[in-house]
Amino acid sequence: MGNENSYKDKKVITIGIVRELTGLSERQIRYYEERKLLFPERTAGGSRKYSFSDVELLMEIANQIEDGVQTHEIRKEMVRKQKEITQREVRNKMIQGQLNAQFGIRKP
Amino acid sequence: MGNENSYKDKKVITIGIVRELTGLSERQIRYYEERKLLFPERTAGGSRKYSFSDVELLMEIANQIEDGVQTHEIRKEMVRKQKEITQREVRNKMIQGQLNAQFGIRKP
DNA sequence: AAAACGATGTTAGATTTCCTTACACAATTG
DNA sequence: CAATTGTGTAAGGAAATCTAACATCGTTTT
Repeated sequence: MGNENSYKDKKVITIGIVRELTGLSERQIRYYEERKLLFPERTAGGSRKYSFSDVELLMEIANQIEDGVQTHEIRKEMVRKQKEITQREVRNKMIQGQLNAQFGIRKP
Repeated sequence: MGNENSYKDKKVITIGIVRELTGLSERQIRYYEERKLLFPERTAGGSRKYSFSDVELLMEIANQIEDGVQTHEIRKEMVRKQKEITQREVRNKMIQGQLNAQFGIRKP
C-alpha cells in the first residue's frame, strides 16, 4: 500500500532547476504556488524545494493555462479530485474497521 | 531493457540538499568527486547537480570510508564493476547481431 | 625519521541563485 | 468600466555555491 515512490515525491529540486525542466519562468512557478496549485517545501534558509511530481504537475498546469483555463478553475478541479481520493480512503478505512470488528478480534 | 529510471538518474539536486540527504559535508562530497567517484553535472552558472543515484552512491562510499577503505580502492572496485557491466553489454550486442543476421533480415 | 599522501575542516572572496516586494501592463472577466 | 488574471521586470538583500589555499593529523612510503 505504501508507495516505493521515494524519489518522485521527495522535495529536492530548487526553482532554477525546475525552470530548466519545465521551461516556465520562476515568476510563473511562484505565481502558481500563490494560487495554491502546488506546495513546495523550504530549506532552512527559505529556498523552495520541489519534487518530480511537482514538475509534472507544473507541466500539466502550463498546458491548461495554454488552453485558456484559469488558475482558479484548475484549483477547483484539483480540490475536487483530491476530495474524491480522500473519500475513497475514508470508505476503505471504514470497511476495514468493519472487517476487523467481525473477524479481526480473536478471543485469547 | 531501457530503464524507466527517469527520476533516479536525473541530475537535479544541488549540493546543499545532497548534504542534508546524506549527512556528509560539502567538503567531503566535492572531495569524492575529485577522487573520481562520482560525476555531477553543472548548471549554466557552474553549480553542481546530482541525481538520487549519486546520493545512494555517496552513502555507500561513506560506509566504505567508515570501514577504512580508501577512495583509491573504492574507485578501483567501481571501475572493475563497470568494466564487467560494459563487457556483458558488448557480448549481448554481439549476440543480438548474430540473431539479426540469421533471422532478422527478411526478403521483401 | 622525514617526506608524502589521504581525508577533512576552515577561511576568504567572488559569483550565482533565490527571496520578497512593488510597479507595470495587456488581456479577460464580472 | 472596474476588478481580476497572468506575466514581466527591477531592486536590494540574503542564501547557496564555487574555487583556491592553508591547516591538521593519521597513515604510508622512502
